[in-house]
Amino acid sequence: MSDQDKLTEARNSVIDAFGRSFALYGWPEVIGHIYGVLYFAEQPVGLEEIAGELGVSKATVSINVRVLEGLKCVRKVWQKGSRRDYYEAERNFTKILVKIVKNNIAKELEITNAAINKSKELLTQVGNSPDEDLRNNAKAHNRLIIKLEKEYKWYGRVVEMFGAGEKLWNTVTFKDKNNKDDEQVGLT
Amino acid sequence: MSDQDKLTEARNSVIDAFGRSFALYGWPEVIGHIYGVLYFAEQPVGLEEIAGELGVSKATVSINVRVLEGLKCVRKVWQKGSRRDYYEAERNFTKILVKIVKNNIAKELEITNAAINKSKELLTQVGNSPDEDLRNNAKAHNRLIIKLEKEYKWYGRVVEMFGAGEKLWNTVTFKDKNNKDDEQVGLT
DNA sequence: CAATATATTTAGAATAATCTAAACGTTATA
DNA sequence: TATAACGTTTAGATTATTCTAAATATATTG
Repeated sequence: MSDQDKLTEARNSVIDAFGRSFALYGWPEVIGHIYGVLYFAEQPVGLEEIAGELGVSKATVSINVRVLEGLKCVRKVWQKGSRRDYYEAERNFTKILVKIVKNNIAKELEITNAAINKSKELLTQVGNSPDEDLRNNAKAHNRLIIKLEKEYKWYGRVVEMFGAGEKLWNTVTFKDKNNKDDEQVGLT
Repeated sequence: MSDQDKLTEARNSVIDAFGRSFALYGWPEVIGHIYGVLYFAEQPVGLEEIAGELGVSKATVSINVRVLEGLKCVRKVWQKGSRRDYYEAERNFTKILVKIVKNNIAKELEITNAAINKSKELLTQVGNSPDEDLRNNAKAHNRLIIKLEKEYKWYGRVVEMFGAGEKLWNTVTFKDKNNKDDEQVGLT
């Protein structure tokens, strides 16, 4: 293997790792690959160039880079004198994680609260049923729904705290006697 | 719509919501549906019964209930006098979230650290190249890899802290003046 | 040991996601 | 206003995932 190939391989192995990391969260690997190209770029990169580096179509990059933008993993940056869209990576993983967790849980709460409200409405109606068994079933089910609602309320708050912690973490330095390289890298 | 249908609908709308919530994280909806059946069950439920309730094959339940077990969303419980496998839901979402985040990040670290180590090894080799440009490229890339390594170290620790927070959260009660239903539901 | 009751694996069909190439729309500039 | 340089959308091919039904494996009971 030539030295040039080794350099390429060093780069690609990490880009590949990003791909598999994103896949852990249900995203297509190419999203991680795009993020990888941007992670290693010293300057903001255009769509065409990303596509070229990865050997995928511009359409794929166009679509997926917007997903990355939505996840706050990359930012679009404007460059004077060019009409291209350029992108750069957000390299603070903690920031990304917090945003994604908060975002997902917000969606989760939205989905579930809608279902909970619908359920409560329906169960209230069944509460007036002439059939006693149905009324009792509705009552039992309603208890579970109320419990679920409370659980989600709690859950939402834990996530809020997780998000609030972000600010705290950016003031912290971890001490590790085994590693003198230790330092604060999470600062934005 | 009959009262019986309303009851069924109340139940199914939440089961459906669980399906869509799991889909947010890249899982098939049926996983959320299975979780939903177990969430609403007063007693542990067997595979056959879950399959029947949802109208899916037993194979699907068998495979996906093990995924849920891996995610610590459900537990297998033994029932005296039966040879069936019974399952019950973990209903503490915070617990589930912390486990999943920690688990995913552990995998992520494993994937990325392997790639980082491989890269460092390769770049060290390129560091001895007779070609000066290649040596310089390797050096520049190595700096980025070192930075990445530090970022992941930090990231891993933030997640550790998130996990440690679980214990703390179980001692907390949130105050909310707008809601007198408020109480500690996160306790296990 | 045979019969039964179970869970799991497998092969293949159905479905859904992803990618590409080409068409399209938009904006800037000559 | 025409052209060029983009990004985006669309239609369809490809690929991967998910599901089912049947076969298989495993353990339990009589």
